[in-house]
Amino acid sequence: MKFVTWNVNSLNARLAFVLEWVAANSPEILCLQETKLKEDEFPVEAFEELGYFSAHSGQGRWNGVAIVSKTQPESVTKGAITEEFELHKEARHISGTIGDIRVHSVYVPNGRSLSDPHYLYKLMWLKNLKELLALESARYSDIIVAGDFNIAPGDEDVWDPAALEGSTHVSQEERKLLSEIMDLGLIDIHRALNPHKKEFSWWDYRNGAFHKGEGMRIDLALLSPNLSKRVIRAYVDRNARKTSRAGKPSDHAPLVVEFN
DNA sequence: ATGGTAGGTGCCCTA
Repeated sequence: MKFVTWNVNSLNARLAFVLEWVAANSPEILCLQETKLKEDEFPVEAFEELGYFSAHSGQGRWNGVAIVSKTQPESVTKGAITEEFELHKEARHISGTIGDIRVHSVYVPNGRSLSDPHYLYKLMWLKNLKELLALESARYSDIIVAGDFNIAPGDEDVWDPAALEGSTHVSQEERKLLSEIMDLGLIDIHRALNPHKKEFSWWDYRNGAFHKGEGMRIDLALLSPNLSKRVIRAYVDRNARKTSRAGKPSDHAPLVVEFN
């Protein structure tokens, strides 16, 4: 089975592009981020025609996360278990159970810059995610937490660490919070299977970054140990970062995880 | 050279 996570940067603008990719690749589970659609605007029928169920948390304009799956996601929750969690305030988190797997689709705040209040919000959001996942880890044994983390876990996950010094996505605090989340027993499966590979998942639209190879690996799939043992391959489909006859690409490419 | 491009909203904000 194939699991995919993809920040599509507006599902409205990207629908034909995404549907073409899904029809060609036929993933069992697809986590989406940045749908930029209101809750009830998700194109349920378009995915139904390809044989998929959908669960969406959206607010319009910005954010918006979804789980698309060949079997119906059960026990869907959006944002938070209790109101103490900040995750409910924006449409950046959705979870659902598919078969025996608890799936979380997350869109971590960007942070903008280290001096921006949005960076503190990012750190707080990650702490809340950690608390939520600690509870989830006690309830479920097979867990996937996937999405746009807006964090490059290590220096090998960016094209030029020197150029990014002092900016968001690579700061010590956010990397520490990510590693604390992984300490709950979640494995960065792409890195685990490809220990020395420079394979990015995002390239800025500007300045020809994609063609110059100036990207980052910020889209991650974190898997619980038993699940990760079943994975045979994890890779980024960088072809999906190129313009196709179905339209223009997102600035992110899909991360694919293949199970036996 | 603190730029550039893309998307949504509506004449700027976010990434």
